[in-house]
Amino acid sequence: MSEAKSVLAPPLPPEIAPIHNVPLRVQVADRLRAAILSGRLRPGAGLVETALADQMNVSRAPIREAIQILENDGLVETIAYKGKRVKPLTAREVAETYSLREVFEVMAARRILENKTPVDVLNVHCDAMMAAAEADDFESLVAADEAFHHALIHLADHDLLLASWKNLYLRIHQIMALRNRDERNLTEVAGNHPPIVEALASGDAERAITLISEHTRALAEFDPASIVDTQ
Amino acid sequence: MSEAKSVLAPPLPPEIAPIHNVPLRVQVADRLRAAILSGRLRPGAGLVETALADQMNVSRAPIREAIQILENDGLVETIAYKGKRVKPLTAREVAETYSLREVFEVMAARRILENKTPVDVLNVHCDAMMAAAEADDFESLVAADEAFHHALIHLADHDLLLASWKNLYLRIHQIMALRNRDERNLTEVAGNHPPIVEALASGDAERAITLISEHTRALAEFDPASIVDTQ
DNA sequence: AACGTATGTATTGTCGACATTCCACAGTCG
DNA sequence: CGACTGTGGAATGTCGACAATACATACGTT
Repeated sequence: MSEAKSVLAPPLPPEIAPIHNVPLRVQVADRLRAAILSGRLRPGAGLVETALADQMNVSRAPIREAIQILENDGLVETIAYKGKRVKPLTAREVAETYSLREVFEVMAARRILENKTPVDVLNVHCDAMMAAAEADDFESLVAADEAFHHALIHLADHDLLLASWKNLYLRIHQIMALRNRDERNLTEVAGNHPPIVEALASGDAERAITLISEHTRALAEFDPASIVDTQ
Repeated sequence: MSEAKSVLAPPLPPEIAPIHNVPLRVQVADRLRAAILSGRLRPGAGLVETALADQMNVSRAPIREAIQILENDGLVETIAYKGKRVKPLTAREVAETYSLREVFEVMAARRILENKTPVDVLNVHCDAMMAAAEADDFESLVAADEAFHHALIHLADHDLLLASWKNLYLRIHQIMALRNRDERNLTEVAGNHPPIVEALASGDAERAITLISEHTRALAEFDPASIVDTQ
């Protein structure tokens, strides 16, 4: 660790990326979050600090803080002196989540149109979705779909909106993992997106907003049966 | 503690109201939040756990959790191993906060109109604002204004929207406390609200939305000078 | 003087132990 | 039988101490 460190020294070291010290609470939170979003920890499941601390081989402090992080994400709720559990999902909450998502995405579209922001980058994700749909790859489709909508919000150039959307999308992730993969036509889902990009690119505000609203509302249809267990 | 406690026993004991045990972290968080929202703790001010623990005569644990609560409120930021401080406010963040508020309130108005929800209760807050304006009572006006908008969102019957709005309004509180009370005409501010109620009551969607947008945008005008100190 | 290295200080990160609270289940008295 | 009371377990709430980290500062070496 010595030579090339002068001012003009970006010869790109191979894989010596900056190393970050990740606090335990973050590692714990990431693991638990992944478990919740994947549906392996279902709504209503209890989270006991001491048990988790033993299982993960850390003390209770980072577990507590991790759970508090998840609480802020809206994924966990605490009942004082009683316990903590994965927040149960009601049909109402699911509906509210999707309706708020619709408002966020419409807001993003409005800003993109007002600023005449180029939307070419969205095509990349459209292509990825089409490819995933043709390959009948559900996971990839979901990933590409999230990437598309993330990019859409990002183009709106509104940090607070982006943060709010990310937080909201956590729950959407969870909902999608929980409901039986109703296997709607993947190609149809993927096909919904290119028109949105077209409308945005052509500056057709009304059409873009209509398409986004319809798209979001279509996704909101769900079967209440999959979200009942309150342990 | 014995006799009248049977089933039909609500003869209203004098002042033996239910007593709640408030965790220290909540007490600490409430105090710190109040200090931040009132502007006594300005953006950029450092929050040192040990110091606060000594001053408030509790251990560091509740202080840590309280600060994490404020972090979730978006009022505090943490830099690992360096320190925690009241989140600095940029002009951009202020603008984004108000623009998101506008979207929230417009969404609420839309839902109120769709559901044909009666909006009479809003008049109470309008009256309170007018009274405060005539008495030149700035504090009361601000309180009544918040009550009005809170009631407006509440009428939308959307828990998630309400929660998001409350979180957003925290920062608005802070912003209002920080900027020099530019002393716009109190009567004018108060007078902005009754037309909104009228438009909602008469079902005039376009007018209601326009009024709300204009109202929010008028409030968003601010002087960037008051939010610069980064410690 | 410039560079690299050690050290000191302030702060957060983590830990294990103890206190407090709630709930359920028995036990007891009428 | 019915209701109040006490006790025990399980969970979170709080505490004080120690570890790890980052930054600044001073120190030595070249």
